[in-house]
Amino acid sequence: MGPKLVRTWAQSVLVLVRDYLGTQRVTDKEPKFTRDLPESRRRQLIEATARSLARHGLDGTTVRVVAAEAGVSPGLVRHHFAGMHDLIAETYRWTGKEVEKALRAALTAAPDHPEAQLRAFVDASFSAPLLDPDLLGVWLTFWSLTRTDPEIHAIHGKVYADYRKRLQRYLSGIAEHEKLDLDVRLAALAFTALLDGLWLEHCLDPSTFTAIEACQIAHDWVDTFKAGRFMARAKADGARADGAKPQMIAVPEAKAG
Amino acid sequence: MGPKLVRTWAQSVLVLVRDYLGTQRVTDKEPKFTRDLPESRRRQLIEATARSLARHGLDGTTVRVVAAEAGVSPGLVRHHFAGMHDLIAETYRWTGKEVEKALRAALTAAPDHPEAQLRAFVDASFSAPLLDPDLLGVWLTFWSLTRTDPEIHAIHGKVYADYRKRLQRYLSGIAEHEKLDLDVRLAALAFTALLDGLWLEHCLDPSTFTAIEACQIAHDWVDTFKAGRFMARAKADGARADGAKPQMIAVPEAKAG
DNA sequence: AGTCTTATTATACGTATGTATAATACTCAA
DNA sequence: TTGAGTATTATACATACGTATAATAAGACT
Repeated sequence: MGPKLVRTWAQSVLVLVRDYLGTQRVTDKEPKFTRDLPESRRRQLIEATARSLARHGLDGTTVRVVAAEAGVSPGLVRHHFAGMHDLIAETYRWTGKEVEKALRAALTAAPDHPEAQLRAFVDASFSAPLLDPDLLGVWLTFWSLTRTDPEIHAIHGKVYADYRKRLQRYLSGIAEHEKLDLDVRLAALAFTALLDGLWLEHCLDPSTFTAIEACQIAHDWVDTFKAGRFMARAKADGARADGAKPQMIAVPEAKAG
Repeated sequence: MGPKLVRTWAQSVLVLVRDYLGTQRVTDKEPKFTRDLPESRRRQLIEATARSLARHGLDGTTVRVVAAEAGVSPGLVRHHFAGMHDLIAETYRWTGKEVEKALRAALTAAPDHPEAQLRAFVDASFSAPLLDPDLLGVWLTFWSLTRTDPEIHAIHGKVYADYRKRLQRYLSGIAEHEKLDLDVRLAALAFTALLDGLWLEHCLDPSTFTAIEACQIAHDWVDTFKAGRFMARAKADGARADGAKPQMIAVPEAKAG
């Protein structure tokens, strides 16, 4: 009780000093902080979280780091979000929408034709702002969380379903125009994997190959698809009934080296 | 001083009790723990770390969790490794070697012929033990660390260089046999990306497509490569000098839908 | 059986985390 | 200008982390 009184007294002194300084500040018209609408502040915190995930990874992204990145006090995070986990999930949703937005911008600039749209999609995938190691950093943490967190897993499912659906729409448009008879779903899976793989590996280590080479490879795949060469052999084989084991080739000659 | 004496006395009692229980145990011939060679214990801890990374992610993988997973006390981790960071790095090296080992096993069973080896490589990539969501979980944490940790980045560079080099060897073997004149390096990049993308996306969400479909797609790519259709158009165009912008197609007709 | 080495455990310490609560002060409306 | 509402800060707290140190005991060798 004694110590508490002393502390209260000390606190009172501090309050007086602070009030004095505050008065000084008022004359300077310099508020200690500025208010903001919840919606705006939430977006700022989400963007700060994305930057932190890119730079410091998931375990380096703490309440205090995010708050510092956003230039606010740590307590504000809990005021606008249910918790750290909620913030991460919201950042996933936001990042997904940002990517979607960047793609839409690139696609509206291209002619409204399936192949042109697909080509524009490829070019956009391998240039800024999509070809960004920081974006990969954010995406990697989400992929990690997908494996354990049901909520993140659900978000992932939706984001990727939309992604593949769009590619499949373009591919079926091309297939229709070129009068191709092939499994468009399988083609979309293959092309998605190719794009993702190129994007992933370039962002992981940009010194391995250039963005232009990635574009060349992707466009070449589209060429092959247009030429009706995708899964041509599988079609020639007809409906193969063996679903258990993958095909094994007949060895033309033993010992090559 | 008083409290300390008391505590010392209490500790003495505990020691007596422990000794008594220990004596009891001795009669039962049941040691409190078993010793092990450092090399063996290190491997146990590394494997425990891999399991933890797969199940709980990087931030869920702590000294205490790993120790519990390995069935030892937390202190033992620091006795065998310089620290948590060291343990993670060693786990990366070990995992890389395990993958290498699994691939070698699959390849030695296949005929010693470039195409057969490549086909076996594909099949092995999309079946156990390589097609494992847990393995992806481990790999994702390493990819995340690659972006910030120089040591992990170096390990990554070596692992991936070996990986691509092996694929390129097979591809150039096939190219030589089929008398193809193409950019083998670019082909290896494309095929690596396709395999990685398929592997990544299947492990992230196995419900999207089956391992057999992944195999079909990959084998189809090899078919296309064998037929000399890889980058055929780029070759037909000759040496294109424009390196700045990716190619943009000529639109056959405006408005498709 | 006794002794030595060291693998292993036990315990403690400082720090950083997420969350909770109270105090503060900015902004708008009256 | 004053008052109310609440965005924002400040502070506190329990917990979990990585690491350091000392104590313990298992196993091998004489």
